[in-house]
Amino acid sequence: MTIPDSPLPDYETLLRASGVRITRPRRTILKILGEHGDHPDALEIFRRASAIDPSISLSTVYRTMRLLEEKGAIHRHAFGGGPSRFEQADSGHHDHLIDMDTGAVVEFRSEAIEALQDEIARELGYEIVFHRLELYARQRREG
Amino acid sequence: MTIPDSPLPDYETLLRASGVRITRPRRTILKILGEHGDHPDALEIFRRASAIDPSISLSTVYRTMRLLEEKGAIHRHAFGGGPSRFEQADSGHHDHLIDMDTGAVVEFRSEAIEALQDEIARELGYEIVFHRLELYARQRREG
DNA sequence: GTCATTGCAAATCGTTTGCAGGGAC
DNA sequence: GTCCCTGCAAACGATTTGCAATGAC
Repeated sequence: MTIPDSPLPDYETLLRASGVRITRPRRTILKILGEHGDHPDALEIFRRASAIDPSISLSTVYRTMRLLEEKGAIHRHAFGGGPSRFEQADSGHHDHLIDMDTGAVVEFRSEAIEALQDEIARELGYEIVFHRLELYARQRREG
Repeated sequence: MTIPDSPLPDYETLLRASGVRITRPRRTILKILGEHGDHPDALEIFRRASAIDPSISLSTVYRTMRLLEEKGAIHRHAFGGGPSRFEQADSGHHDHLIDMDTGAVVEFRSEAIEALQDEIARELGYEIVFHRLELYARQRREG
């Protein structure tokens, strides 16, 4: 009995199935998105991609991020009004706590908050399509 | 016994007290921010200001918004990654539901959600400085 | 009178796009 | 072979900035 190497969705196959050509730059970017647990912006992805394939261009990174977003493979964030930062969509829905001192991003999920949001929207006569919850916070000083 | 004309904070006096000169453009912008219950962006504020004082410049609008934000007189939002939209800070904290079809913004506040957020942050070892909760929603079709 | 503030134009930042060549299928 | 994708450079929208003139105090 063999244990599958990776439980992650195979985006390459998924994308190909939806008519997207898997090119070298796209494969490189997908690899980068799969490897890191952080939330890089386009420039950072470009830097990491350049290390693997120096011929890649920043426009292709932007184009690919847009494509992947449309295909639902990634999510786009704009923490603190800064440049867009991306993360693979496969990890299920969660919200973000942003460490204001380090810029680190902590993911969390609260069923209670999710439920309350739905309730609030319903009371206002709306149905939530998606939401964005960001906690900007500082590490607690024990003392 | 007289009822005060306006319960709103007098930003002009407040700003003056913190060393800010009250110029014509600034007075105009403050007036606009006080009048409307919506969330205009810089260009819209510029348009409204131009109607009052045609000599005002867009740069001054941007500079003033930055100043007012630093002084805590306004809050800045970036709904859906679009241009910054502003609102006077005096109305107390609330969150936003954005109507995805009309762009309308509905304000709401949930003590329960606020409390849960604090709890989550505390469990993660953080203390919230501020947060951002945006519900992107569509009006419920009854049927 | 002093110095912050302004309008203007040019610069900047993140991002998108037109184009001609190149590569996936 | 077809047509999508690419890199490049130029265009873009939102916002910021350098500068000399102006206006608040």
